Amino acid sequence: MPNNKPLNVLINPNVLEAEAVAREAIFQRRTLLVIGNCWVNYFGRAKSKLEPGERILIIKEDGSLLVHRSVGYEPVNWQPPGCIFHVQARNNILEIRAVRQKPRESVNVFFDRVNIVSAMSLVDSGEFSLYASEEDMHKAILVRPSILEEGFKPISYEKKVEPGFVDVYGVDKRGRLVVVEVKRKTAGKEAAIQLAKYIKAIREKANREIRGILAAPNIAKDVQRLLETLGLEFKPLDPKKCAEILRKTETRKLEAFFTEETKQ
Amino acid sequence: MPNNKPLNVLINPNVLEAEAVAREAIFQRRTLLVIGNCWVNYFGRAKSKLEPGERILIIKEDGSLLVHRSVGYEPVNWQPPGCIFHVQARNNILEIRAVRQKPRESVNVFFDRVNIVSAMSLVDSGEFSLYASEEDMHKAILVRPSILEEGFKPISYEKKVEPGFVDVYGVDKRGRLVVVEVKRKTAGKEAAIQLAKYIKAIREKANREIRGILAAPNIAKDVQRLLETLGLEFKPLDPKKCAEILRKTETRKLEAFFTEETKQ
DNA sequence: AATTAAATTTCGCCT
DNA sequence: AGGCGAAGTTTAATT
Repeated sequence: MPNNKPLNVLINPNVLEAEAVAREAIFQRRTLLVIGNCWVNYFGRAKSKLEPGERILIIKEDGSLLVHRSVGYEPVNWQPPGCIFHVQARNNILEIRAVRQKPRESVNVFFDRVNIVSAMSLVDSGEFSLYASEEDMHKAILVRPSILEEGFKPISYEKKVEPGFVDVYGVDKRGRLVVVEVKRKTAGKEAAIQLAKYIKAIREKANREIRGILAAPNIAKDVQRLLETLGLEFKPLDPKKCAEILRKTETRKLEAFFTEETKQ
Repeated sequence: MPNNKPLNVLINPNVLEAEAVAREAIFQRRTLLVIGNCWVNYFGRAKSKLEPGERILIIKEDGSLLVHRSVGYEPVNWQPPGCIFHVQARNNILEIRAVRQKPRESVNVFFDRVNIVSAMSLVDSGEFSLYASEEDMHKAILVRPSILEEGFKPISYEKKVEPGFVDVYGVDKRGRLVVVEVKRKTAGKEAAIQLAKYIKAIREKANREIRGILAAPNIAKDVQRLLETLGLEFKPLDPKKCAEILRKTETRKLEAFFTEETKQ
């Protein structure tokens, strides 16, 4: 790896050799991978016992632990981030103990044979974005405006308005301007405040009646009152339903909405 | 691994070498491990994008896929069991695509550098038991008989009775013999039939009233009727509660139950 | 097959 | 730090 610390891998090491690599990984807060024959005990919120078999053990830099079998999405045993580890080779068995406080619990893994052991420094600054969902919600409103409100007609989306971009912008059945702020998750007070800013900015330019609608799956406690104070409205909008609408919409129809006329 | 198929591991392979191992693993339904620099796209119920970084990819024998970063309990991207995979090396990039139907979704992983690739056959038949083993449930009944029934007094456990061993054996508050069959999971008809056999065997020797109780977290459908037909009873017994009881019981008290007098 | 409920849920956000 | 709610939740059990 492009890193000052080299990738350390041993194939079919003996228990003492594996112990050395495991200690190194944990002490230097690197990622540890162990594949071999093991059994596992867990005590804590619950209690479990896993009889011997070949599995994959991963201990991450943040002190989380995973034991994966050859099938299943979920780990058979695990420990959330923040554990303290103890590594020891005794009687030709490699013991790895992960202890967590609050709640007090521990996972103990015992290897009697190791096929692969590796200590590595994973360099990973890549951003993860679950981006499409909120965008899908915008699109869904454009494709079927009635999910926002009967008689709503979208004019543009992601319209530049001084503080930033308005999610969706249109007119209601009585001809009033409507500014829509969309949130993929529970809308907090920031969402309400941001919407208020847009409304304020637009009011200063166009001197006509403007409604502000916060569309989100739901709103945080007390935000309903804040919305009323700011003269804004809340519309429940389910991201799943939006995705459903998009799935049923042909690509052609979608593209029609995203021409220069609409997007500006 | 103690297996006809050898463990195949390559360290710092080029993309074509890695592709060969990946193909082999997936085609032979073995477990695939790839560690290297990659980026990931997901389309389906939602959409996501993961920018380049070093991660651990695991594809299991059941067609599940995991992409793990250096931190966090949860995989950053994944696919549940039952996927169809496509492996391809193009432009010096290793592409691994996992497609699932119902819901239609896909995860695409692209490696431009591979540090470790391995195809392996994890031999794992070890049983996993959560909360309490069946033996723990026996013990819990001995330690606190009231969880079975008020006034129950255990006499012995794992008593030899001709067809095999009775789990727990005692008398109820009215002095009747009680035979208890314990199951850790949902009790099927076999459990009821086995209990009936013990009862029958004991009735032939001791000519007194005998009750048979099937203790399990729950019973399979239609087994309730079978129990009534056989003149047996069902007692819901939660393994979690049993584990709780044992946790609160000091070892000394437990040992008192497991002397020669009790066990025979 | 669709629905419901639990999970050693984990994770993030708000109080 | 504690509590509440969401998740590409998954998984098991039930209708």
